[in-house]
Amino acid sequence: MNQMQGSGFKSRTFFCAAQLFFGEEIWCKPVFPLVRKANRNDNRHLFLPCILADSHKSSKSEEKHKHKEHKHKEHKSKDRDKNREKSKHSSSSSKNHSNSEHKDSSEKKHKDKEREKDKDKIHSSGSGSGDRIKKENGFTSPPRIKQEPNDDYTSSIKVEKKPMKRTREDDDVDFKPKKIKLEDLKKAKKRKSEMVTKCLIIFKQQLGSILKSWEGFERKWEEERYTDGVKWKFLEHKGPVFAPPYEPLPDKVTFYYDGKPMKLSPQCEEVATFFGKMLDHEYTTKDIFRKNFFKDWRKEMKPEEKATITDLNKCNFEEINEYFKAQSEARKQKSKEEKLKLKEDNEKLLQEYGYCIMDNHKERIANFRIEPPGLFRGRGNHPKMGMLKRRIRPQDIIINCSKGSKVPPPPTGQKWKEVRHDNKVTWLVSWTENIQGSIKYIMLNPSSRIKGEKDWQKYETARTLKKLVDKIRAQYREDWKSKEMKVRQRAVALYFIDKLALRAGNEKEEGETADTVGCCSLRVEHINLHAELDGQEYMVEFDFLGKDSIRYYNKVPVEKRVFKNLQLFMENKQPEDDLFDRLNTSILNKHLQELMDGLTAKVFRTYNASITLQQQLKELTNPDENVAAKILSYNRANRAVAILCNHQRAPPKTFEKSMQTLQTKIDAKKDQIGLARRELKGAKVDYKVKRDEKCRKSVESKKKALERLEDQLMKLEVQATDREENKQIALGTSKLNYLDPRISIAWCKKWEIPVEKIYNKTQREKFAWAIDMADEDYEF
DNA sequence: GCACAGACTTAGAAGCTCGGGG
DNA sequence: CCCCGAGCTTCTAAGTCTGTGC
Repeated sequence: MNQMQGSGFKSRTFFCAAQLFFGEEIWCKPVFPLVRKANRNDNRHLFLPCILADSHKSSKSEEKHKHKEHKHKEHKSKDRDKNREKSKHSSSSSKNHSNSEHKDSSEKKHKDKEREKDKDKIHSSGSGSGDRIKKENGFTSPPRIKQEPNDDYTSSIKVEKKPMKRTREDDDVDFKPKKIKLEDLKKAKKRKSEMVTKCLIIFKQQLGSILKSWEGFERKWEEERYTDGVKWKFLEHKGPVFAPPYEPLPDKVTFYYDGKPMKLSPQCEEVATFFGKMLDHEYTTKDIFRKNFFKDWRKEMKPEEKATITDLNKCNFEEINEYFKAQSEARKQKSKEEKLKLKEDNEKLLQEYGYCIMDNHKERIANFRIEPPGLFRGRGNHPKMGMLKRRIRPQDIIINCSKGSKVPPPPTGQKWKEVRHDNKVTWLVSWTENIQGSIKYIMLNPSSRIKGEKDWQKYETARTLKKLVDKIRAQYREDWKSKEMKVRQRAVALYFIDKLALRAGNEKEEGETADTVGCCSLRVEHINLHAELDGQEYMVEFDFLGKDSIRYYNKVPVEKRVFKNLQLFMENKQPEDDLFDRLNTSILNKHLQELMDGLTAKVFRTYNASITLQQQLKELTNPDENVAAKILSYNRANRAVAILCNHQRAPPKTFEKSMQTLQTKIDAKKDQIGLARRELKGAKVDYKVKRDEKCRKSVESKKKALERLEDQLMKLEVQATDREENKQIALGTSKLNYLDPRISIAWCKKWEIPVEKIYNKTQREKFAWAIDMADEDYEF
């Protein structure tokens, strides 16, 4: 029944439950209450963008449309003209729609004034677009029934009790068949009492597990959720781990300027090493990178250095590069003992700084190390690549912890920038980074209660969307006909977000980041309309750079109305103009918020990813196949989602090589098969001639050998296809962020696949909540 | 209603580890 | 035993979205 054996999870939950019951400290993962099941049936079909061989890099960094305002007016009047003819149709159908909406929505009073204002010039029945849908999932925090037993948690945290273990010697003594002396008797007695204690513990654990299944018991966890944005009541930690100080280069490593050796000041040298280390990277050949680096490097130079070093092209970092390569090689070559020592030191650091106490739980911290200084590596065509990321010092750091806790001491002789006690946020440490001026945080690991709960909540919102999605789709289809440009644009954008799982697309500050877009920020140049393409009507060809400058390329057939709308949106616009000039993410999300509590653009991505996985699993899993084949099906379902979400990766550097090795293996196998065939033929001839038992057996065995070889070949070929299909597709992101883990857990339980085959240790920790609550017939 | 700060999630790459095959 | 590569872990950039103040 339990699929989690070997994962260590089972015992952990038991431990947890027992402790809870017996009022001891809780130092383990949270247990979440069970949730009710969602209804079935979703008829959304798959839409898979085709992934191109290379991601391109946009070279454009032109100035954006300054005359938006002017254009708005132009478009508005045109829009009105165009719509005049359609108005009859539109108003009648929107009335229908309004009726149907009315039935379902229970709160009509929350009408938005703005919306009314927007629509003043038009139709009678505003189509009920903004009707608030009653909240259904109910995961706002319930009122706290019970007071936290110990709100002002003192820092006298009990460490896990030493296990009642004895040393090996004791045991050895006990097992010697000696005469029973008084001492032995004492020992035996002691052992007996320890056995009793052990039994008691086991009993406690089992009792805990029984209690765990009692729903009311589990609800205790819910009580821990706070209201009013409070995230915790107690928080104590050891502060961050700073990057190690700079170690100057040994004298034998020389930097050359214009062919002449030059000794650099430590400050200047450190920055030089950042560049030297990266010499093998493509970055260092890029003009922007070099320019930015050189500018920032010069700021770190002493006046004499600044006077001498005026041209980066005359700098020779070769020896620095060699030095670091040798260092990394030496690290690899270290002896077992040295490596073990290093590992232990690391572990010690982790034990000391890698955990914190948050509300009775010892929680793992995600990133307790401060980012070391270095050169900024933006993604894609980033205007700031190569800039110096400066070293973070204690006086840059803000510490967040609870009032009654032990504040982590800053390094001797130094001070924190600030110590605050803000329990409405989840971070422990923050600082401001110097490249974009944004704030960086130290937060908890995904396995923590605070992250797990949020994650669960995310999927619950997506499930709520599932219940309403038909209605929302009907609504945006209706809005394609709206007389208002704003509404039409919103409806078409939402259609793309829903159908193609595009991101919302916030506006970005120009020149600060790479030129990438999402749905709302698409520009005319990013789409191409084809009345007919590849034998299909009304095709839209997307080609743009999305998050992380990953190229999105897709040819999609759309409905005629969408097509016509796009033509309208593009009229009289320059390629660099916004496609949806009357829309931004704020407008869109405000609208979505009115349709469903908690609904934002990204919920569609979560919903569509999860529902796709569920459908694909149903479709692809063959009950008769073995575990390996089923896992292949799972991976295929996962891949379908990754394709939908456009999760790409650079083909692994070793890809070609490893493919080649595999191909060699395949070829060798084919040769073997050819040989085996010939041998079989020969044996058959022999048998025909001689007709004896020996020959018959020989034929049999040769036949078997051939079959085995053919089987092996097939497996290799499947492996090759699988690898080829995965060449540019990253499965991890969707697995970690978009797929409701309960779907996978349920699938595992249903087909008796060990969860470990689907989720590794870290993933199981992150999804502990789901492993705990999903049964085999869970429906997203 | 807009800009901006802040908080938090999502993302791919780089670095590291460990197990299987030669 | 060693080497290689897949898979795991770590790192931090780049998004989304909310709240606030003008």
